[in-house]
Amino acid sequence: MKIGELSARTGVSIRSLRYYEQQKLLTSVRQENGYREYTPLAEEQVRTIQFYLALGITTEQIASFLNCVLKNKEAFCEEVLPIYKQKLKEIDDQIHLLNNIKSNLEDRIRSIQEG
Amino acid sequence: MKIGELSARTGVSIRSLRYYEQQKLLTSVRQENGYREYTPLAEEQVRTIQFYLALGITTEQIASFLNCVLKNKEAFCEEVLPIYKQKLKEIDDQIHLLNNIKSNLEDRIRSIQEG
DNA sequence: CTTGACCCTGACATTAATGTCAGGGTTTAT
DNA sequence: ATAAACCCTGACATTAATGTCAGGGTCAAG
Repeated sequence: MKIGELSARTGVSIRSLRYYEQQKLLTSVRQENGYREYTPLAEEQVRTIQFYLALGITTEQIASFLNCVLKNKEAFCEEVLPIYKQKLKEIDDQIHLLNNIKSNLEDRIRSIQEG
Repeated sequence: MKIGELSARTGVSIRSLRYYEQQKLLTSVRQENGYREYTPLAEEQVRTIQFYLALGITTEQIASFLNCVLKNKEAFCEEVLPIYKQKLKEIDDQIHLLNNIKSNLEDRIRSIQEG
């Protein structure tokens, strides 16, 4: 299929599909006219990429394990676990930071409304 | 005092102090040689700016109420409360989003470690 | 009078994925 | 054969505060 169809099937913009290819997350073969041609498997692959992006995993990290998880179950890809754990730590840190700010804001709102 | 001293006293970089001035958070008078001259009050003012920035308030929002809070108590500045509440909502949303991602990551880590 | 420590402005870089535009080919249907 | 709907590459923009550099004045101490 061509890029427009892949975009329509996945809901991912053409711009992003080209970007994923540049980041080596997605491959295509070129037709004689230069158009990208995708296999039907590309659709599932794009959904997988979107799934990891939604977890906050960067394209660079995804590239490091995508080939493996597309062939095996996630659990067989040793690259995945450390990345998940690192991401989890980043998110935990971020949540703590936001909770601190939240408490601070709530205090100030309360003190304004009382004063 | 000159900008280097204000920077040393507050721990805020010279670059940032100039930026605050450009964003109309901070004022200075120019000496004949073009150097910025700050009053002693600037030190407290810079600390106040840093405090709001640490709450995630943007310079543009700070500019909208800084003059008021420097003269009055925060509670007298009606501009402050809606900004606090808006920021609180943004932070709440962000925390929820991060908690969702966190649960998702934890699930996947667990399933890898079990599998 | 020279050196080092200040100060100035203006500009570019930073992050990461995506939007958007320009300029230009290709295909398909009429 | 022409118009509409595709496709291509390359480039700039987006956010917000800060870092950093270039090129150039100013001041103070020796």
